[in-house]
Amino acid sequence: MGMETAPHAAPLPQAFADGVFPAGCPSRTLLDHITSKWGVLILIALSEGDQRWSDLRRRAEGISEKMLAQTLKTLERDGLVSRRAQPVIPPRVDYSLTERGYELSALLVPLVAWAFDNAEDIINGVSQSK
Amino acid sequence: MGMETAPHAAPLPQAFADGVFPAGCPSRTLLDHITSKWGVLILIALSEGDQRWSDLRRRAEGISEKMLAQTLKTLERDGLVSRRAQPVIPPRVDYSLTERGYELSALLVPLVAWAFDNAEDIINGVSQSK
DNA sequence: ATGGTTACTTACTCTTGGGTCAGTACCTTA
DNA sequence: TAAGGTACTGACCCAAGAGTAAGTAACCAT
Repeated sequence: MGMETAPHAAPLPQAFADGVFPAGCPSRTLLDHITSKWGVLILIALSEGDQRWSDLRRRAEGISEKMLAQTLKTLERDGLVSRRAQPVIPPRVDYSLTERGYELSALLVPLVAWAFDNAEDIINGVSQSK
Repeated sequence: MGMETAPHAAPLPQAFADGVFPAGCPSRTLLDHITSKWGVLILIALSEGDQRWSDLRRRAEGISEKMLAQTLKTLERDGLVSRRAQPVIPPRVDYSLTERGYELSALLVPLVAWAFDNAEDIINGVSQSK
């Protein structure tokens, strides 16, 4: 079955029309942030609305406090997540997605959904479609 | 501006309707594979059609032979990439996406495109939307 | 005074992703 | 006969991501 060219050709940015992903490209860095082990989960969790620190810990099951702090800082620096601290005791901090963060999460959610739907089959090798 | 609930609510799988991403879940593993540093680039490259080993090396600029081999093996085991070796000298091996691989790449391409479009602004901190 | 709550930070360790480089197989061409 | 081309594998090592655990701040309730 001839598959020399892509059957459902997807619209890649013109920038790498030559098909090469340059090594120094800033998109590499950004991609590393948003596809990081915990970054994905945090972004997905926040796509459902504002969350407190403790909420995020619970949702991204297994994350350590160190990694949560580190991941949130990176995403905040990237302008994808915003932090609102309330001056109360005990402390209360709410995290949410920025406009840009929502834009991104709209693309991330279907990916995670797909992974969830296909994971069992794939990882436990149920069926390999030709 | 009330943002207590998600403004553009996205359709997350029912499975984690409680908003918790379980630690042992196989989707975590699959997600790690497809969002790995080199995994993304290989899948994107293959979304443009069949590629030889040497093509992939060129496209995923900076990848080492070791990592290319390792990444391809993982993706092949996951049933996302298929390998066709031709018994010629010098050797010729063609890699392509499986049905499932194409399904995935259709979700991955917009993500990478978005990263590409926003990387400069974000990484070099041009403008932080509110 | 003591313990509890929440959101962190810091120090230490360890696992693993990843780089480098040399080597292999096999035939062709100069 | 030596060099070249292609697709690898394997050994060795390093750095960065990630886990563990303890500590901090600040106030309130007991």
